[in-house]
Amino acid sequence: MLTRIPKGTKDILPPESARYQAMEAMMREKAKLAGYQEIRTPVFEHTELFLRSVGASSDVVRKEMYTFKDKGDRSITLKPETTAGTVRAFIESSLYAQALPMKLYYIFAPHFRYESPQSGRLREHHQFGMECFGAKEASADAELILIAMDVLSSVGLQGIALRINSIGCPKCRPAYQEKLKAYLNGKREKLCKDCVERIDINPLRVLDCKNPACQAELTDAPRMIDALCDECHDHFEDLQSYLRAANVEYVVDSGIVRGLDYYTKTVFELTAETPNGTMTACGGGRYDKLVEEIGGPDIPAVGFGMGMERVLLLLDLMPPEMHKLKMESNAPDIYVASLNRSLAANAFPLMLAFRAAGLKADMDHAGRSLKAQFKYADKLGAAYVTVLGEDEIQKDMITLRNMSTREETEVSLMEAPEKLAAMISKRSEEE
RNA sequence: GUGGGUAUAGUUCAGUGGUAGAGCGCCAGAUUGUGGCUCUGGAAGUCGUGGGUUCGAACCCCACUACUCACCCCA
Repeated sequence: MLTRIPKGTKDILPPESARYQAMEAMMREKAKLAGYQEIRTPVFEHTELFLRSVGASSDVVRKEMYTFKDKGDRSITLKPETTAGTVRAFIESSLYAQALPMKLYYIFAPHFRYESPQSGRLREHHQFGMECFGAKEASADAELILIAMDVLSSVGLQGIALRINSIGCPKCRPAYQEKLKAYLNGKREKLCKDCVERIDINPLRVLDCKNPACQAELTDAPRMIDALCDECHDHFEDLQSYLRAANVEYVVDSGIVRGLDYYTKTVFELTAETPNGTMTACGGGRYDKLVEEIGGPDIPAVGFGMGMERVLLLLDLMPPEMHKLKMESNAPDIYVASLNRSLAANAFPLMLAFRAAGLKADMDHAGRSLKAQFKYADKLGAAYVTVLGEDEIQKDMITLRNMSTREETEVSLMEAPEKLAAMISKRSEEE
């Protein structure tokens, strides 16, 4: 157990960590272009927050939360999603008193759900997400959808499908729910036992049951989009006209209802087909009543969450030439080898001088032979190697060996960092 | 919670009852001031755990555990 990672968690090791860095840099850039600013909220919140926002009837709250009592006897929960915490911060810090809409994003936010792990499903995963407060117009919904799609295509994913739906608002949904309940109760015998349970807890969830037998029974079920009030109907029409204006393909899927209870009006998912079936990379929607529900003013909002592990998992299913993430190289510009151990004392300040000139520099820390130092430098992908020996010290000159061309350039010890910096920058210009 | 699969070196895996193996990786040498290629050598394994069958078990049987995949749900 001592050296075993907890179930459903993952270490992000190099070079994988570099992929995250590249993806995060791209996400931040996309967010910035659209005027979103970063928010960072705690890893845990009061349990009550999730009960009120995510909803006591949701699967997430009912069976997946990491909840515990702290030493002060407070019920604490590791966040299973980040919208709730963002809304809490928005209210608590009175961000609504500032210019609205306020656009916020979070990145590499850890999320915890106690479920049995499998491909693309972890107990701790990380999300990139965006939330827009104080924008009631459907253009905000469309903006978020387009950013999410842009992010996915910018890592190199293709074949991402956008599915949208509207699940109405407190004005029109209750009547629809009753109608749906009545319809479902008529089919009680024919539905799976999970669905029968859902009829009373949350009848909407029956609609996205994956059981083919259930789906077959639901073909003529009443649809929310046919029961929307005027306001919700217009909003949904507006969303679609914005999407059309942006030339985005989408399908209206009345089966999308989302597992979190706070959604109103727009809900959407971005999915990809994989050998293991359809996988959701991103999901989101509008939550116009949540801010008020939690104790803030009546402010509409819309947002999405994107699973970062999932995005990379989907990317790995694409051929390597499709990948677009640009990863920074860790390879040293220069490796300072020394002929013997006593010269390490000279190699050390030389290495520091290279670093001071802004170059990635390294040296031997393992007391290895010169040959082994070269081997190691080669493995690291060092662009240049210099060997420090008695001769070099005496003459105050060192030789910079280009590891790919084997070309050697003699420079004075003093000028070496400056000269090498010039050679490296010339080289990167040529690329 | 339900059902499948897997478990042998750091890693990927071979090994169907008789001395625990290979590729890759790692370390060293061949070249006592020079890497990639090649060759040679080396380190590294309670064969997941416990029990059973057998003269003998990595291998057959049982149980357990872990991992993994799928269902459910989701990112």
